[in-house]
This record gives sequence, C-alpha cells and structure tokens, in this order.
Amino acid sequence: MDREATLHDVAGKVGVSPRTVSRVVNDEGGYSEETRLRVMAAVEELRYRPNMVARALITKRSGTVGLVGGDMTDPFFPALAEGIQQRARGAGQTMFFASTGSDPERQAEVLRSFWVRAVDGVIVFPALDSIDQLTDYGERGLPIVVVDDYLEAPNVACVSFDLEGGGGLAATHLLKRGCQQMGVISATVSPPRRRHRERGFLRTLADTRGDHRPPAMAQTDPTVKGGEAGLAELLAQMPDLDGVFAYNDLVAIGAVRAAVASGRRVPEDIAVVGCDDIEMSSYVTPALTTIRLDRSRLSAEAVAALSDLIGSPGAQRETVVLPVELVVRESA
Amino acid sequence: MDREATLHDVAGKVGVSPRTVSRVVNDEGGYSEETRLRVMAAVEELRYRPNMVARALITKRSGTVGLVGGDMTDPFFPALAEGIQQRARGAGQTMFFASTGSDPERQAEVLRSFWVRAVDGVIVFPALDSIDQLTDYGERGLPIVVVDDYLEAPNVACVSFDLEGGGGLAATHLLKRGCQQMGVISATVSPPRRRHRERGFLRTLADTRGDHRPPAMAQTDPTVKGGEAGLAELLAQMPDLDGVFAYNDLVAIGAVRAAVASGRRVPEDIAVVGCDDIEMSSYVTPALTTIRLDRSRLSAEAVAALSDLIGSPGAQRETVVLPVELVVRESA
DNA sequence: AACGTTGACGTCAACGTTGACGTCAACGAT
DNA sequence: ATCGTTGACGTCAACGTTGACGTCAACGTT
Repeated sequence: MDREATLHDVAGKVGVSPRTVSRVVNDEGGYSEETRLRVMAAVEELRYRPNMVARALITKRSGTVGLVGGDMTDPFFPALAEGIQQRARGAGQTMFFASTGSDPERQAEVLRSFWVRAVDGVIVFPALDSIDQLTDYGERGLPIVVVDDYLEAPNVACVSFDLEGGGGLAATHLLKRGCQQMGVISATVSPPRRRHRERGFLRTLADTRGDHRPPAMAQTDPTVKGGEAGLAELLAQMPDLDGVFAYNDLVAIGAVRAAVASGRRVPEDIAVVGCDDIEMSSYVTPALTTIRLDRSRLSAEAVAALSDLIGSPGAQRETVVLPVELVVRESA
Repeated sequence: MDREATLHDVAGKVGVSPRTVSRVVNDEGGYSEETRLRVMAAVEELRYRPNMVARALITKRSGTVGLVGGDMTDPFFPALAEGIQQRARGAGQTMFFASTGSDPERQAEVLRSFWVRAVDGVIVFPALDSIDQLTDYGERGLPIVVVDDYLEAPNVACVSFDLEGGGGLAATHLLKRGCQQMGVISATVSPPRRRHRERGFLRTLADTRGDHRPPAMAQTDPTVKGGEAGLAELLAQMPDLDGVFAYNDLVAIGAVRAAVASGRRVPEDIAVVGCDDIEMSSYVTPALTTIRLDRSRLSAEAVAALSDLIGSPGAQRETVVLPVELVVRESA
C-alpha cells in the first residue's frame, strides 16, 4: 500500500516540473510532443491518477453533483436517479445522493453537507416549504435544478411535468366513461401550492360541465396503504363514488384494492386513474390506466439544465415543462 | 455571493489564530471556555462551515462513502440504498452512488472515480467477475463491504443473505405442495460461482427425494420480461412443469404472467416461488409466495461492517450471513 | 529559589493541485 | 544587428485545513 503517485512523482521520473505534468494531464498545451509521450508513459507506469480533492480545493470544481430526493423508496424515483447518475457519469461527474423524507430540516442538513463538499450543482425534489432554502443557496452561487416546483432565483432552473395537463387528461377520460361522482386522492407531502394535477383535474371538470357535483377530496401518504385509506375516506364522503383520480400509481393501486375489498368492481363500479406509470402499473390486476411521466426525459432535461447552470454562473434559465400522456389500460 | 468564511476569517474576528479556531470547531480541547464562546459566536455570525475538501486533503478522510450497485431500477435496491444512505448520514458521512449495469469495466470506472475522490469506504454489489478488482482496491487500502459474494482480502468484509437456505426453503415448500416437475429460472447477471439460491434449491431437492426428475433450468434477465421468457423456456424443456423457483420476484411475476397467458392456473397448475419480497409482491394477483430478504437489516449490517473497516485499517472481518424467511401467499 | 508541569495558545509546513507570471532559446521580420 | 513573437518550459504562491512542534505564563513542588 505504497502512497499514491502524485504529479511530483511523475515529474521526478520524467525529469520535468510538476507543472508540466499537470499541463499534459489536463491537455492544456504548451509542451512538446516528445515531452507529452514521456509524461504519459510515466503516468501509465506509476498509475498516476489526479487527486480530485486537491484539484477541487484550488479550482472550486469538484466534479460532483448532488441529487436530493424525498424518498428513494418511491418507485417513481429510482429510474430517475439511475438516469441522472448515468448522464452525470457520462459528463465525468460523480453523484452524491441523499433523501430528505420531505422534511425541510433534513433537506437543509443535506444541502449543507453537499455544499461543504463543494458539489458543482444539485438536482432537488424539494421538501415541503423549502423554497427559501433553495433561493438562498442559489444566491450563494450553487447551481440548482428544481424538479416539479417553480421558483425564480439566480442559479436556479426548474424542470417539471405538465401535471396540470395530466389532471385534465384524467378528468376528460373519466367524464368520457360516464363517471358522475368523482373523487381525488392527493398527497400530504405535496403542499397546496404544488397541487397541479389536482388543479388541472378540477378545472377540466368545472369547465366541461358546470353542473356536476363537486368532487370528494382526500389526502394521504403516497403509498398503497395511503391509497386504501384515501378511498375509504372518499367513500365515506360520497358513497356512490364512481371515478377516482389518484395522486400516483401506488395510491391508485391502494384505491383499487380498497374498492375491491368493499365489494365494488373496478372499473365497472369505480374507475381509477393513477399517475406516473411505474413499471408495476401494467402488472397489477386490473392494469392501471394512468398518466405517464417520461422519467428518462426528465433526467435528461434535469442534467442538461444543470450543466447549463454550471457553465454560466449567475444565469437564470427557462423553466422546462415536459408533456405527459394518458395510458389507458383496465382500471378506467 | 461574498466568499465563504474560513478559519482565518473567524480567527481575525475573534483575535486568535486559525489553529485555535480549528481546535474549537473540532472539539480538540486546549482553549479556555471564554475563547470557546467567543469563537463559537463568531462562527455563528460569519456562518462559518469547515471546508471538507481542504480537510480531506490533509486528513485523507473525506467523510464520504460510495455505494456501487448494479442497477437502481431493480426494486430490491432502492430500499437498501435508502437505508444505507440514512445510516451513513447519521454517521456524518455523505453517500456517493453509481450503478454499473453489472459490467466490470463500468465498475472499474466507478471505483476509480470514487477512489480519486478519496471516499472513506465503499459498499459494493459486485459485477460479474470483478473480485480481482475488489481485492486490488482492498489491498491498496480502500475499505470495502461486498454484498452477496465472498472474497478474502485486507480491508474487505462480506455481508450476505443465506440464499442457499432460502433456496432450500423454496424447494421444501414446493415439494410439500406436491410439485413433481420443477424448474429454476436464474439470472444471467449472476455468475455460477454466486448461484447460492439455485444451489440450495437443487440440493434440497436431491436430498429429499433422490428419484425425482432433474429440474429444468433457464437463465434470463432479472426482470418481468425475463421471467416471461424464462417460463417459456422452462415449458419448452418440460411441458408438464408444475413448480418454479424464480431468481427474484420480478422474474416470478413474469413467470406467473407467462403461465397464465399459456392457459395455466397459478398455483393450481404451476406453483411459483419468488425471492426478495419486494413491496409489489403482495399487490399482484396471485400475491407472490417468496423468500423474504430483510433489506433494512442488510443495510444496517453493511454500514456497520464498513465503519468497522474504516476504524481499523488493514483488518479483515467475519463474513456476516443474514437469515431469510419463507412468506407464503397465493402463488405457491 | 529553582524546577517541572500544565494549559493555552501561536507558528510553520504540508496535503496535491493549478493560476499567474517569469525565463530563455529559437525564429522570423525589419 | 535588433526586436518582437512564440513555444516550452519552470517558479512560486495559494486553496483551507490540520499535524507537529514551539512558546510562555501560571502554578505547584521541593
């Protein structure tokens, strides 16, 4: 376990100064072809690898990005994280990951830990009420890409799905099926300000027929259990419920289970539309009708936005809104 | 966006040397209570946060750990990553994550990128044929926890589930159900050396009744689609197949789907046992009978092993084998 | 009174790079 | 012959910390 080779070691071996080795390693130019070859050979032989920590100390660029999520356990998240990680790796960046459980204090702690490790930028799925935090870091010079929320600040870019449109799609579909008594299950982790899908759903309902009964509303955890509880609550408010728009597919699965458990048929008695289109959704019975969010696209856009931000300090950047799509399967 | 405060700034404000501020910040002792208070106040006021990069450069400890997985998209993985990340955070460590797609070259690249960023240790789900790589890094002084594989090397610890036992459990269960014609679907990403679950299954079969027909074997990707293909292959080899042990729950779900698509009933005509017990497994129809692996336990053990290794350089550490459990639901 | 010990600091160098700048020979243009 | 330019280096300091060691007053002991 002999100490790692440094620029100095390579320089000694070749008989040039460390600065020249650095130039070669970083492809800066300012050396002869012969020197380049001799340096490269020595680098090979000594298995020299630049020490990113030292480099980061002076350049203020660590070659790392941070991903801040609510909960990796949400099936929507992993594919996203995977995509982001792969693209970051492609750009020579290494990815930190930390989850916040949607708790702003944990988020603050996480951002601090990323900041003091000199990450070049972060991609954040923001916790409840944490925009001040994010604005603050943006102003301090940290490039931030915010997913599914909107805020204006230097060094901050936003990338979202058109969830409002998605809610509309769900409403239209349920109306077309002939549903009369609708319910919406939304998530406690999503603050009112960010309830785009619900807004879109309600608006389309209102726009399409002004005379319908206002939909029942419930709030739960964004999980299968939450969906079960949510449907029970909806049923309590509206016993002749016949159409449900669920916060995500997990909730939709829970809603379907609860409906079936209560002796109703899905979609005949209650139609259920989910959101996300996770893998699982095509494998449950009945297969879920849902709003598809293209996660691969989102990760691409998020990483692209972040590199832009990193490349041009202090800049703002257009908010990106990604289209969504209704996928009709069996549940509605 | 005024420059970040440093030890030097704090020192200037208080009227002591940076070294003293460092002592206070690191709780080293060797200062008066009065000095401590004044330093703390200045730290507060200037919002001083130690620069981990500079600290890492000199101490060779970065306060980061790396997690190397095959694919975050595998539903088994996220809960693990989440657990590891939380526990690491609890210990003041920040987690890097990178996936390898089970490709040894990508794994090498990932480990290099972690290494040059001076991670304090890594937890690895090894790619195919990559033990030399891992041994090499272990010898160079990198603490490594290897999940689900065995190797002996300095600075390396192994943590596994008792998959051999799990395979035995599955075999026993299928035998008890009266299955006669068994098949095993294993994964191409798992090299023969690491096929513990298959080994346990086959051995129990052989031990229990020496006269049975040798099981059919298939290999696929560890996905739902793979499971569908795998069952088809099994059926081609053994048309009167009546019991299947699948590599994981995703494969089991695929196998069930393919069985149903071929007009067979599950579990009446073909019983299927999965492995992992992911969330999804209780929500599909029929709900999966499976071998439960306690992911929370695994992440706890992995992190514990890693801190041990980090705490005592050069040490070896007992391999930890975690128990598994059969969960009987509907598919077998 | 002389001496060792302890506490509370300060000084300096080092960690491995890179930014800024300096040097010096070779070369072409005037 | 002189001058400016260019290429190919080298030198030095700095990034923000901490390890190793030094200093010096206060204190207790003999």
